[in-house]
Amino acid sequence: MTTQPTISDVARVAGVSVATVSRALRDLDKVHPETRARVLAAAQELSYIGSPDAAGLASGRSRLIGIITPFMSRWFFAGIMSAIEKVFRDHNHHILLMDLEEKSPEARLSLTQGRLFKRVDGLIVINVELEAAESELVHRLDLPVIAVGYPFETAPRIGIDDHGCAALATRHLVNLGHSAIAYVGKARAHNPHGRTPNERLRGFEETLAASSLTVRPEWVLESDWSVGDAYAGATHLLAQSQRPTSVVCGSDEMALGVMAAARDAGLRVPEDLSVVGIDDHDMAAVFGLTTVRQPVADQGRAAALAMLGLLGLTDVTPEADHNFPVDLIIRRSTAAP
Amino acid sequence: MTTQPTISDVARVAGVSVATVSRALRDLDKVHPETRARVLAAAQELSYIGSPDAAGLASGRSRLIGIITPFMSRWFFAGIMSAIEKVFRDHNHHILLMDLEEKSPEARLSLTQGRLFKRVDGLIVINVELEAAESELVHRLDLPVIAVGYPFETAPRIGIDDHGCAALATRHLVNLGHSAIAYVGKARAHNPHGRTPNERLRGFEETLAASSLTVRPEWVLESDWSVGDAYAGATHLLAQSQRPTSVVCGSDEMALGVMAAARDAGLRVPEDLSVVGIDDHDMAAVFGLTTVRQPVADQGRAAALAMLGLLGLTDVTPEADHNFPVDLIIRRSTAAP
DNA sequence: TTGAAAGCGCTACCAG
DNA sequence: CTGGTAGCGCTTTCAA
Repeated sequence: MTTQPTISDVARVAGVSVATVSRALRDLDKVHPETRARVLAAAQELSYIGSPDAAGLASGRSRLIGIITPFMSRWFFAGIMSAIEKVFRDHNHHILLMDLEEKSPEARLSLTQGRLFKRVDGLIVINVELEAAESELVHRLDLPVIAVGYPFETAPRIGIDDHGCAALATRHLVNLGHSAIAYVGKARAHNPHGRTPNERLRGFEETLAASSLTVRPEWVLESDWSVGDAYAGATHLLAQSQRPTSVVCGSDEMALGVMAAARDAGLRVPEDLSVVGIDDHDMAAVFGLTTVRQPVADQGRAAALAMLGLLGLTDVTPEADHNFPVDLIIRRSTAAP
Repeated sequence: MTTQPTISDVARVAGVSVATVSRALRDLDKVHPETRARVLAAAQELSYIGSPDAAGLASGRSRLIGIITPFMSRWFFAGIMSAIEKVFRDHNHHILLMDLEEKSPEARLSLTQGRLFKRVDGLIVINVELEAAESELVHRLDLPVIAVGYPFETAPRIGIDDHGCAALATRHLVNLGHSAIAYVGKARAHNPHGRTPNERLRGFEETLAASSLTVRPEWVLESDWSVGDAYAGATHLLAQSQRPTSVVCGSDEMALGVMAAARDAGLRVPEDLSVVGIDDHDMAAVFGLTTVRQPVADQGRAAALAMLGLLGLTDVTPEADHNFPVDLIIRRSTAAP
C-alpha cells in the first residue's frame, strides 16, 4: 500500500506552511487567493484527502452524527434516514447508524455503545426512548440531540401530531356515518417506543367520545404494528358475529393487513368494511387505501437542519417542538356504511 | 462542559503508565492480571471512554465500515443493513451509511465522498456499480471491499443466483400449465444497478425458451421496480385484448402492484391471472403471494463476516463468490390457467 | 510485564 | 495574510 499524502506533502509542493494549507483547504478567511489556488493545485496533484481522524482529534469535532432508531426495516425509518443523510452529506458530515431493533437494554449500553456516543458530534434519536444510562451518557458527553417523534427530555423535537392524525382518520369515518368503528394498533405491553401508538389510540378514543360514540374494548386490537399481526387480529375480529363497519389503523402497513384479511373473509372494501390508515406508505396509493399522510422526508430534513443549528453550523435555532402538518388522503377504501 | 477523562487520567488513578492502560483496556497479552484489574477499576471509576479519533489516528484503523447502497428505502436494503450492523456491533465496529439514491455521478465523488472513503476501514457495496473514479479511490486507499449482489472487480461477492430465482419462478408457472406468461421488471435504460434486473429477466427468458415457449416482447414490461410503476404497467397490459394468463415479477413489490392492478381490472388472482414474485417481502405472506424467498439477513451477516475476515479480525477467508440458496414459496397467487 | 517516548496528521493559537 | 509550534489522546516500538 502506497503511503497516503499528508498535509505536509501538500505544504511542501505548494511551498507554504501546513497552517496555510489547512486554512486554504477549509476555505477559511485570510488566505490570499493566489496562495489558495496554489494549495488547491498541489492538493489536486497529490490527490490529497485529509485524515478525518486527525482533524477530529485536533478540532474536537468528528463531523459524524449518530442516528439511533428501532425497527429500521420499517418504512418510516428508511425514508427519514435517507433524507437525513442527504442534508448532512451536503454539509460534509457523515451518518453513523445505530439500529436498536431487537436490542435488550443490557446489550445496548455496551462498550461499543459508549464509543459510539463518544464518536459523534450529535445524536438524532428517532422514536425511541433512551434509557437512563444512555441519557446519562449523553449528558456526560454534552451531546446535542434532536428527537424525532418520541421526545427526549428538553431536546428539540420534530414530528407530527399523532393524536391529531388518528383523530382525523376517525372523524372521516364518523362523518361518513360510521358508528361501529374498530381500531387496530394498540401497543402491546413493553413496547419500546410506545408513544406514537398510545397517542394515536388516544386520538381515536377521544374522537369517538367527542362524537358520543362508545369505544368497544373488544374492537380495539393490539398489534406489534406488522402486516402479519394486523392481518391475524383482523381475521379474528371479522369472524365474530358482531363486527364493525369500519376500522382505523395505526399505520398503513396494518391497514393493508386488515384489507387483506377482509378480502380473505369474503368482505368487500369499502362496501362491507371501510379501512383507513395513517402514514401514506408507498403501497397505500396502489391499494386505494384512504390514509393520513405524514411528510417523512420533511421530518428528516428538519431534524438534520435542526442538528446543524445546534452544532452552530447554520444560523437556525431549532424550535422546541415542531409538528409537521398531515393530510387526509381519501381513496377507495372508505365509504358510507 | 466538563472535560472528558483521558487515558492519562486513568493511568494516574491506576498508578501505571498510559502504555499499560492502553494494553489492559484492549485485552492485549502481557499484562499482569492484577494490573489489569487495577486499570479496569480506574477506568470504571472515571467512566472513561477512549477517544476513537485518537485511537484511529494512532493505529491507522478507524473501526468504521462504510456501506454504500442505492435505494435505501427499498425493503431489501433495510433488512440487510440491519443484519450487517448487528455483526459489526458485536465486533466493536460502527457503520457509516452512504445512500446513493438519486445521486448523480458528479454529486457522488465529492470531497465528502473522498473523506467518507478515507474514513473507513472497509467498504460493503450493496447492489451498485461503483464508478471509475470511485473504484480508483478504493484502490488508492487500498480499501478492502465486499460486494453484495452486484460484483465489484475481484472482491468477494455475496448474493443469490438471480438468474436461478427467475427461472424457478417461471418454471413453476410453466409446470402449472401456463404458456402465456408476461414479465414485469425489465430495467429501464441507465438503471444504476441493473445487474439483478437483467439476470432475472434472462432467467425468465431462458426458462421460457427451454420450455419451447416464446417470449412476447410486448409482454415484457419495463419498470423502475416500484409498486406504482408495476401497477401502471400491469393495468395497461391487462387492458389489451390479448392478455397473459400469468406473470412473473422481478420483485414482490412489483408483484403486489400487479395483483392490485389485476383486481382493479376485475380479474381474479389466481383464477384469471397467476402472479409470482421474488424476494418474500414482509407483505407477501399476507397477500398470499407465491414467491421465491431470498435470505436477506443471511446475506447481510455473511457480508459482514467476510469483511471481518478481510480485515484480519476473524480467521475466515471469504469465498470469491457465494450464492445463498433460495426457495419457492407456493401460496395462493398461482394456479393452473 | 511495564515504562518512556516518538509519532499519527491535523487544528488553532500566537507571532510576525 | 502567513508561519511556527504546541498539543489533541492514543498506539506502538524500544528499552528496561
